[in-house]
Amino acid sequence: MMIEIKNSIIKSVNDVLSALSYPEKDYTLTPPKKSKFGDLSSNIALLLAKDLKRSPMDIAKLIADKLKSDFNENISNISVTNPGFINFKINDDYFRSQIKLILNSSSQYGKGNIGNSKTANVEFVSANPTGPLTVGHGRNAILGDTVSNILEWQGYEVTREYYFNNAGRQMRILAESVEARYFELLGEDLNMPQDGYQGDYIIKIAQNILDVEGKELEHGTDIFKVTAEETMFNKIKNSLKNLEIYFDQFTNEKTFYENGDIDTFMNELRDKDLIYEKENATWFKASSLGKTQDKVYIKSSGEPTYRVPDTAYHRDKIKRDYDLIIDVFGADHADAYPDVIAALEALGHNTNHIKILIYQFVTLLRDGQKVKMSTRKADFVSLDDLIDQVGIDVVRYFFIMRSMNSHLDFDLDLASDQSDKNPVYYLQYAHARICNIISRANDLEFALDDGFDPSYLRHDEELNLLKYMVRFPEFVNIAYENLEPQNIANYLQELSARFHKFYNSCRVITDNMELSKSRLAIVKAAKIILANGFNILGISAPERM
RNA sequence: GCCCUCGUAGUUCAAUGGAUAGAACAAGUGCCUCCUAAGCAUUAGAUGCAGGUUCGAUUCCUGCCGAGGGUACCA
Repeated sequence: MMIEIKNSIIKSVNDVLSALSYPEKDYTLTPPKKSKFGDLSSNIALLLAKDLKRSPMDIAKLIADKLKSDFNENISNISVTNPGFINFKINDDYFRSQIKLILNSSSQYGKGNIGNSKTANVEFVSANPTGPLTVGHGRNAILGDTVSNILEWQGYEVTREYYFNNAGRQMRILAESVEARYFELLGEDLNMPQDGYQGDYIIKIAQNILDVEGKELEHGTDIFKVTAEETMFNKIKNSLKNLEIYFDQFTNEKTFYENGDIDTFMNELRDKDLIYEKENATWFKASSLGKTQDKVYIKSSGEPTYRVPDTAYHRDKIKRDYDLIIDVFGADHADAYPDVIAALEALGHNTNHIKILIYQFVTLLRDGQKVKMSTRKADFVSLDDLIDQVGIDVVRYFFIMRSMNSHLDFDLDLASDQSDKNPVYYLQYAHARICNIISRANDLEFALDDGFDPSYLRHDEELNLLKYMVRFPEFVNIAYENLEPQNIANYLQELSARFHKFYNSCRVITDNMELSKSRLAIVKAAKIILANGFNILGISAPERM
């Protein structure tokens, strides 16, 4: 692995530094952007220049000379370039030797072991079942699922969890909206609650209740709420299924009222003098924990705010003893979680293993105008419609190729137009091309079984492809450390570009049997990496397009 | 007002504090007797403004301008 060479160079550099009595620095050793600077490059001399009061170039040359006297067998050249970088060129044979490793590791290539025998909980989507999932929820769903995949690639056992509020105001209004439609269907005047849900799907639920239960239902019966929740949840689960997202656990806030966790939690905060009454409401004294303002915990209406069950829920997750707890929230929740964390810490819980991922909103454009999405006003674009229009791979890739921090624009009018040009096809096409080559080779009875000689791979484009292939584990790890899926999307984009270039200048199936076998090996290895990357991103690896 | 995120090419987005800021779409020009042209090659085009830290800033800090989100009883 690349990491071994890196470590051996770092050790050599450190030996030289101590031999010269140079101070320790937190220097880098990374692949430079331009291949002419070699395969690994260090800034150590630049960092030492000030302390040593010498020019970085002089220092770099001195260190490079010392390093050359103790040559690592995998290093073919060490050079110094302005303004003072030390560049290492790795033997091509080293890269060539990696093909066999990739072929042998196959679907395991790129996996890490950081999460071995560890557990993680990823909470995402968590939309209340008051309406269909929207395009906005799509970003959350795909981000959460992909982050889960990334953790699984590091060995974590991941629980994908969906948390929803079914005891609060929103669900009450949903039930009232359905009830209003039910009695409207029976000929009464429409009596929508204030802030009622306007969507047509409410009427369908009411009609369904009418068909099943008849017209004798009384005002205020539970059936409206129960049926509405169940209907919406089935719809949501179906939308998620369309994206191939499956949850291990659904948790609702009612649980924590019923099992007494919320009472316990409130009492403990009260004991710590963090709860007080004011203006008919019950307050959490967040200000005494360093927050800017206190928060309402129980409204004057008697209903708790979402913070209360949310905090009890997070406490429950902590008690379930995960090594890592991740929440995926939209930017509108950015202000809420610090209070939850503060309350948990006040109760003596360690929260260092809780990571909150905040993603920015998707701005939808229709006819060049921004569309303000509102489930309540039924002004939204459903995730299902989008998937129908462009397909799962395009939707997943679209949301993953951008950083969660970017406020991205999504032009609905261009969505299907752009779907033909979506970059995901560029990646998948590389995979399909390889599959085609392999099937051609099989027809011609090329066999890899009797081995191949990697030294035939001498073309610039072969090495260019190969050198990037071996960096796959590195990028999988970067994506894990940042919890940023787009690192992998970017990698696959560049890998595909290098493959397509290779494809254009190197024929795999030729008259030269030995060369062909070697090239067949490298494209099979490339196919493995593409497929593994697609696997993490949750997109398909088509054999033909 | 205050807090969070963002501002990069005509457009949508990339870029662990590094070397000549990358793609895609849109625009221009080439390449299919040859494993799929959903491709390759090639031209043009960008870091909001003003300071600061640093050998080096798209990246870190301050101010301003602009966008999105939040802001004590929606979640």
